[in-house]
Amino acid sequence: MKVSQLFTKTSKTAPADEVSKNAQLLIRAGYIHKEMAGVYAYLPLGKRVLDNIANIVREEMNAVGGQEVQMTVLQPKDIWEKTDRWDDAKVDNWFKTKLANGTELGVGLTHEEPVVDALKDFIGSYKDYPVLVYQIQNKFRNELRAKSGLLRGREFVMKDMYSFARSQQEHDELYEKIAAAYVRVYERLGLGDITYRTAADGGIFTEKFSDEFQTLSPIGEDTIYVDEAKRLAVNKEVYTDENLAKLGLKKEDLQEKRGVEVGNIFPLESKYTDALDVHYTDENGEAQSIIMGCYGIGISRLVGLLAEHFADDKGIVWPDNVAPFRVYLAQLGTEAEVAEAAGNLYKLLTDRGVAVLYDDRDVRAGEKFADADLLGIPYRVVISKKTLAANQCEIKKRTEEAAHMVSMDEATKILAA
RNA sequence: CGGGGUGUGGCGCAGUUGGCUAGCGCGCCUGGUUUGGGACCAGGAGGUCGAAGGUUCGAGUCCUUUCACCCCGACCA
Repeated sequence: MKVSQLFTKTSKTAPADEVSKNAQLLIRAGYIHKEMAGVYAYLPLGKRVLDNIANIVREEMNAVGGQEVQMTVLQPKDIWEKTDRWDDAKVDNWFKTKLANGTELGVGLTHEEPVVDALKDFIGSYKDYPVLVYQIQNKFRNELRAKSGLLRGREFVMKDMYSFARSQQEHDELYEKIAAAYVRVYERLGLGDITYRTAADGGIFTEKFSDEFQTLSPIGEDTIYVDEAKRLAVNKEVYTDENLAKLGLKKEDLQEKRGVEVGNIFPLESKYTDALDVHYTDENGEAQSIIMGCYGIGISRLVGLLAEHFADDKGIVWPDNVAPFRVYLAQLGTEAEVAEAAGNLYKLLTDRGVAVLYDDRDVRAGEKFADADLLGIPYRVVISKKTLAANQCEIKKRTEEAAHMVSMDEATKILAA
């Protein structure tokens, strides 16, 4: 991609109506556009980051046997009435709408009911189990107050997975397998060290805990108590002596921290499947309850968290595997030889599958460097008269101060690695 | 939903106790000089002041209503 063709531009100033650092950085750099409170559009660069994160999640969900589907945003009222979740008194952040004939519809905020409805024809036999399906889709929640940029929106991108098991034991095994996949996701995103599996309220439908994945951050909305040695934490909402005993945690080992909920997994038991009257038939021909679990990861929330967490005074510092481009190739000067050398390296790297953002604009060096920094591209490569005099180019990592002069071959080797 | 705050060209802001054709910086367009950390000079386009109503000879400035946005809190399957 050439910068001259990228329709977004960077800005020196952040809009006054955004206070949160993640939104300020992402808007200044042209990754996102705020449409209204809690609702953001993803522009080309932002879309690439969103997709990169989604793909990491997708790979890990596939690796544990998840099958990707795409369910509907529009929801019929009746299935939600069966589980007693249609009533605004029960779930108050529904967006609802109507068909022309007056029929009420819900706008998807989660998909337990629809996924059971969609799968019920296929999971009637014990031979069909276990089943793991997931989707990556926009969710809509009528939050009373959207805030913190991408961290709490009314429309957001979420990966939600649902598991179906024949027994509690089968469910528990799946649940732990998926929890391990979550750990891998956060490790791959560079958040492994500061993300803790956290016991939290299981919801009104179960005695059990749910497990949140909380990333330590001063911008976190949740208060959690962390046992660093065990790499476990407990959410303040369930922080009682009785619960600590259940969890095998000791008060003196816990430290109070702020966390951003980057994932949440719930044991649902047979609450939804029973309510929707969906069962499986066992070896003896008898109907049995289906044990369900659900597993969420806020993809767009991660975009915001990563942008805010990996940043310095110059801008964003994306981890390599989520950055929209791997290389920011800055051509300094418009001389034919410089343009040709830069163009050649751009083509060479692009042909090798390296994502390069080629700054071919006729603007000053400082502006290109500032943009490279603000955008947070992992590698910056400079080609100018100066570097060409030595038949070289300059390469610098976003995370480092110093640049190095290397041959074109050497640069290609590093960047295509 | 309770409390607090803010709406003036694309963005950031200034507009005295109401008073002349509503300013400044950035960005944008044209020309020129520049060219390794967001250059400089000259010229130019662009706003009816969130919206509606009212008071007044006169409203960006005052009043009423309303919408939107931000922050704190509550809420968050």
